[in-house]
Formats: sequence, structure tokens, C-alpha cells
Amino acid sequence: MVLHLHNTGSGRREAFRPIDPAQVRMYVCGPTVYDHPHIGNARPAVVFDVLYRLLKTLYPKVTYVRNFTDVDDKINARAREEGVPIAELTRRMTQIYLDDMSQLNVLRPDVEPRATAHVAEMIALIERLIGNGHAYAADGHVLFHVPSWADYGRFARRSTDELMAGARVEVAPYKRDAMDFVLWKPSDAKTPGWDSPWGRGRPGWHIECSAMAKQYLGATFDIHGGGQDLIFPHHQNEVAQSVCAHDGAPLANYWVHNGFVIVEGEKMSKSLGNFFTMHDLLAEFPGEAIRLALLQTHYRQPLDFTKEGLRQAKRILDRWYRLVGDDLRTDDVPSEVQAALEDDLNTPKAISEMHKIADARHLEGIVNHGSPLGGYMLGRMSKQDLVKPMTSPGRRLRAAANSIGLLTLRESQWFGREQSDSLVLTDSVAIEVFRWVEDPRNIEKRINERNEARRAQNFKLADEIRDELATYGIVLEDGPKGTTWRRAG
RNA sequence: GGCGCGGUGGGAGAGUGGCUAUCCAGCAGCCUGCAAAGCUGUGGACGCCGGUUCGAAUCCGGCCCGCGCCUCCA
Repeated sequence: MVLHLHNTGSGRREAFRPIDPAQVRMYVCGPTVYDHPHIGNARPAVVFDVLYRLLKTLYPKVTYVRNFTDVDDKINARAREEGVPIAELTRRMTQIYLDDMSQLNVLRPDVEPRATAHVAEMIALIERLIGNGHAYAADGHVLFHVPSWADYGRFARRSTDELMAGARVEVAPYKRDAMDFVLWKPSDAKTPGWDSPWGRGRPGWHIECSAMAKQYLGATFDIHGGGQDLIFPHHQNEVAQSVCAHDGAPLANYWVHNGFVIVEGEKMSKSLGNFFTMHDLLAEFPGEAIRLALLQTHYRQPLDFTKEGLRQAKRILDRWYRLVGDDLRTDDVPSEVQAALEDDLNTPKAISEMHKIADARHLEGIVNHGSPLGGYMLGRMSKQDLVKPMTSPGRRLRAAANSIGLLTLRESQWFGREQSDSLVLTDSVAIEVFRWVEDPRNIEKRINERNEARRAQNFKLADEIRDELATYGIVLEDGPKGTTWRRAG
């Protein structure tokens, strides 16, 4: 099995062939840091994180670049509203984004360039485009001249005629052609700006990605990713700028775009107000549950987001954690899981394979003490599993889940049985109770008292103790091996 | 209007021309002081109409519906 990806550039599923197998290079459009990230921002971060992890298993070196857009008119507007300096707003939102993504087990890319640190490169790129006749300065602006490039529109599968027909904004007088788009625009005294050959100004939206991709990955690299809504105009314009600036060299060989998160059939977006911020969701659900919910839908499909979906994801992880326990060791990634991922990142299929592995985990003890034959006979295992030396299914499950960034904790961590060291309490009324509950020793002591009561057939007292703990969010489970507990949530 | 995506059982969600997807929920049992967890079994689907085929949810044609992009947006 070779990695296959659906390439937006061709509209087809293609075998992935890197330019240089010794170093795979990927660029993903990152967030504009002006607000808290929402679940729709998290989706590409998680999707391309899975791709990044997968590429790392296949190639010795992967260079993953994801930018921060920290110069943008939305940022300017927000900073004005809040009355804070722009740099402070972008610094704060960048940190929040990184913190939220980290809770989703999103690995840090190798390079996370900020647009404002690359203005010189953008200016150089713009000068090149002016020099070779693809851009022109007018009235303090610099514009890319769309008719100068015959292939414009091909990437997004739009003819320039259609684009003309669809143009309904009034055309700025300094534009030579209605489709021309801004590379550089003037800034007034109150707006962030940089000195340039065209006066003090700031970059247009698309040029930063062209400049940063070139700097860190070269004129042509392997994979360019982002959300579907970026195909036009953002990526089309990136392609135009980069190709024209680099003597016709293609920008990226494979374009990968994730689908939207939708709520009740409609696209989740700030303008509709139907979005969930990561901040709110993470207060209610573990990051891994959110990550699993995002990966249960194939990345190119629209993802219908609901809290019920999150609750289901949480339950799945509860069960899996019960199976893998506190043993963090893993095996090789099971072949069926790896194959699903290599098939255009089919994470829902990979997850269904994990369910099958989880089933086999039970059979290990139940059917015939670890012989894989029983599992095979019951149809729970593939023939491939049968010929492989049988190792612990718990480790196989952990390996499988780890490959997409799940099941990274110990069971006792997941269920909150370990002492929390990060708890900061300020409410003086509740603080005693919280302190008591936070210490697992107190809970275990109470469980022992309950079990004594149970032995004495005093079920009334036993149930009282269980109810008492339940009010603190502690769930007890009497199993064959004794009583275990976990924190609900 | 142009371009693109999608319509699968109560819900979520994969997929191959013929072989149980998977998970949740449901139902019937087992286990259990009770509960939870776990285990076993089980019903239920492929938007509509044609066509190709021995056989199509899967291929082709038409239709209906939903969504997205074309303007800042992951």
C-alpha cells in the first residue's frame, strides 16, 4: 500500500510521490490570530496533524510549516474594539491557539512563521512580480495583474469569464482589470505599516503564504493544505503569485483540503454565530474526545458537529482506556489501521479497525487465553493477525490509537484517579470539599468503608456512600477484581 | 447563474459490483445485593426513476433535495 491522497489540483485520488523522499515538505494555512479558535479552526489542525504523523512513519524527515497570520484588517478592527495594541492581541491569541491545539494532541509543526516577521520577503516577492510584468504599482497599491497569466482560474476550475460575470463589487479605479488582486496596500498613520518602495503600507492577504512557503520549503514543495473555502480565491492567488514569481515552477504537487464543520445542516461560521469555541468545549470535554469526534468523519466530508457526538466519543475512549490500562507500551501500528490511513487518510475506517482490535482484546481472555485462533474463528481478526506473532491486543490498540494521536494517557490519568497538581482553587467556601475530593486517598478510604459495609450486608450504608461520592462526581464500579472508580465528566 | 460536494438503518459514519463495515441507541439474555462496567445474541439501510449486468447501495443516464464556493472565513 502506498500513500494515496485526494489532490484538489487534479480532482483525483493519486499515489503520493515526494519530490525528495529524504525530506517531505508540507505547508498548511494556519489561523488568523484575532479571536479564540473554534471547532472549525481545530479541524484542519487535527486533520493535518494526522497527515503529519502519517508522513513521519513513511519518510525519514518531514518539514511541516504552518503560519500565523498576524497582520490583517480583522485584527486591526478587533484591537481597536478592545483598545489593546495589535501586537498584544496577536500574541495572546497565538498562545491561546497553541494551548487549545495542544490539548487536542496536535503536534507543533516544525516551523510556525508569523507573517509580520516576513514582510521583507514579501516585498522582495512583489518586486519580482513587478519586474517580470505580472504586477504593477498604482496609487500606493501594488496589484497582481490577472490577465498577465493565462492559467489563472485553472487551479480553482473557474474560467476568467465566469469570474468576471460573478464580480459584483465595484472595481477600484486604480485596477487595470476587475480581477486584479492586491499584493500591497497603503496604511494610514493609525494602521500597522512597513516602509516599502511603494510607501508605507501592509501586505495583502495572499502574499504571505507565497513568501513564507518559498523561504522554508522552496519554490516547489509536496503538499499544501487548508480548508475548502481557501481554494478560491486564496490558494488560486497564491498559485498565481508563486508560479509567476518562480519562472513557472508549480507551487505544490498535492493540494489537500478539509471539509467544513456544520451545525444543523449549515456551515459553522462567525457570521452566522453558530460556532463553538475550543475554550468552551475544552471546559466540558477532554481534548481527546474532541479529537476523536473530529476524526470520526472523513476529512473531506462535511462534519456535522454536535455535543452528543462528543459524548459518544468520550464513551468510546472510556472503554478503550479500560482496555489498555496503565501500560503505555505499544506495538507496531496494526497493518489494517495503517492501510486505512494511507488510503487518503480514512480515519473513520481506521477507527472502526480499532473497535475490532478492542473486541479482540476481550477475546484474548475469554476465548482461549491469548490464542489468536479463537479470535480468527469468531471472525474478529484478519488472517494477517493470525500469521503475525500474537502480542498483547491492548498494546495493539494503543499503537493504533497513538498513530492518530489518541490514547496517549494512562487509564488512571484519563479517569482522574491520579493526584492533580494543576488545581488552583480560590473559592473559599468550596475549597475544603474540593481539596478532599481531589485527593484520591480520601476517595479510596471511603470506598474501603463502603466495601466493609457491603461485606456486612449493610447495603443501605453502602449505597449512601456511593451516592455521596456521586455528588462529588465520583463514579464507582464493582467489578470482579474489586471496586474501581473514576471521575465523571 | 457558474463551479463543486453530498444524499446509506432511530442517530453517527465507512465501503466494495456478489462476501457481517464499525460505533451509539433499541430489543432479548448472562453477570450483578443494587447500579455501573463487561459479555452473548438480534432486528433495521443504501434520495427517486430508468438502463447495463447472471447480480448494483456500488457503473451509466435523467430527476428531486440539501450544502458549499464565486465577497473576509478552516
